[in-house]
Amino acid sequence: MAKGVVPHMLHAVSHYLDPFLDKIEVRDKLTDDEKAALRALPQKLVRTAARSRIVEEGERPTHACMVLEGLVYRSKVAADGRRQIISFHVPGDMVDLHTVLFKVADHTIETVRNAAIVLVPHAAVLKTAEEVPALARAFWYDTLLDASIQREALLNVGRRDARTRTAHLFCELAVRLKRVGLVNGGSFELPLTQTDLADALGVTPIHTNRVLAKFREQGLLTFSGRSVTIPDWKALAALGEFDPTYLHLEGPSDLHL
Amino acid sequence: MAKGVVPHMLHAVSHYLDPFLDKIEVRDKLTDDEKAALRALPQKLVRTAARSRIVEEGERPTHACMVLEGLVYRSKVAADGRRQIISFHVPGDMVDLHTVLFKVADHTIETVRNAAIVLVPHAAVLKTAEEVPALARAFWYDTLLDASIQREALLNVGRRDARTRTAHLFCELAVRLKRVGLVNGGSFELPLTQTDLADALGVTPIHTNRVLAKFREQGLLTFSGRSVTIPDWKALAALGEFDPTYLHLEGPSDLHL
DNA sequence: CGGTTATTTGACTACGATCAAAAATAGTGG
DNA sequence: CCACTATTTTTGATCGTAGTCAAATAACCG
Repeated sequence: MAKGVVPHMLHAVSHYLDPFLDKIEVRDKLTDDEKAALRALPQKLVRTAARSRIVEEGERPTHACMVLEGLVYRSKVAADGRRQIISFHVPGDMVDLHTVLFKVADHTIETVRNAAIVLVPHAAVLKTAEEVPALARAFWYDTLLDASIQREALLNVGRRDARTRTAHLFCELAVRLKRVGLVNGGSFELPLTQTDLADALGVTPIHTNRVLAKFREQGLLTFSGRSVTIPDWKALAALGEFDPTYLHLEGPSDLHL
Repeated sequence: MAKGVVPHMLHAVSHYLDPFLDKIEVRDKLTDDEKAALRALPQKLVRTAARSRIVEEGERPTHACMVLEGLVYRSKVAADGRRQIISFHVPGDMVDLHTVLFKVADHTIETVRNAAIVLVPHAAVLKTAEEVPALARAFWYDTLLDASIQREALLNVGRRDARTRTAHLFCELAVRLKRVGLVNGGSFELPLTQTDLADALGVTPIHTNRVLAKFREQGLLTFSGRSVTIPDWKALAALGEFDPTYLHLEGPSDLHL
């Protein structure tokens, strides 16, 4: 550490994992020792360009990672090259905790645009999980939540029509972004292309375009640049059959943005 | 325990969780103490009728559970009543470890026909996870594997056509059933209706029927009663784009049944 | 400003859905 | 064990959501 760095700064840079901590503490208060153990994890901040591959299917990663800034998604690819986006990840999400226990990554993780990712060595995660049960539980919880979100996505793609699916996805993203303070009065930045959305929804980009055009026409969504606005939350949530139970939000969850 | 029960019998009935233990030990050897801790969990065996609901969406279960015998599935239901089966579970699977950390169940768990389910109180699972890190890791691993299987299901439903999806599902079930000794020379019992399959595949039962009829005609699958045979594993796996990486099998995995 | 990427529109196609009903199978009770 | 009932499977005909192919327009970026 360079001489002359003030304690305040030092404090700030060594707590990259605080967004994850905040997420934990919504449901489970941690003791000071437990918090200290999380913060003591060796961690490395990586700033990425847009469309950077953090983890690639088939790889054997050595680090777990958290999203600090930006939007990230997991995806898998079918034999003919068609991509399915499994889930999106917002700041505070431990986007790769899976490879801590799996030797080989079963999916790819990429950033949508430039992002900040915190890397923690697998060995350190495992050691801390062994030594601090509350953190083991926190890691476990985060991956269970991922699984729940994936189940809802499967219901969405398997059993809802394109309009409903699309509305549902926007509702989910809005709620999750709001939780981390990235929604202002019903608006949020969403740097996804229509092809990204299509790949998450299991439809073609052409069809996605038509669905979105209709939404705009009907005042269900408004776009300007990379920013999306939901003018009428209740209408969109109703159309998307959006029930946030699967997000296992605890504490006061004011849904209407 | 009734007087006169011989030690051998006593031994047998108190180890309902051994199928889970076997699953763990394929990848992670446990010490005798760790095994003892798992076996020491308070456990209750429940025998169910066909189509019994073990956990219902919205409920607050008090016990975790493992499949000991039979076939079990998770499902969610869309607003119009259409059901999506998320995943199937075979003996040795900890089918409900989710509600240990989630207060409210986000999906329903049902048996296909009569089954044997082992129940373990949430509190005991949590306590053991805290005290025995190797078991915490084993529980975590099992839910991570669930998540991986769900990701593949999402790719399947979102990005593969009905024939490919169907072939893939049969391949997965064959591999998972084989792991627990329920496949004999390419044949296994599969008491699912075509409606069940359709709900897992995100298609209608009518279409499932047509796909299966074609498979039979082409010699890709053979049915007799509730038993299915895969006469040509390589052909079915190729059609289903089946790559078992996502099952994170370790040790010798002889795929061709 | 020029090249690339993303969005939009149009025409046509097809996979799988829907509606309807018959045939087969499995369960159930007498 | 057989008749009766319910469920499941099968078949046929028609429909529609979303896919495909193609190309123009618009937005973005260096």
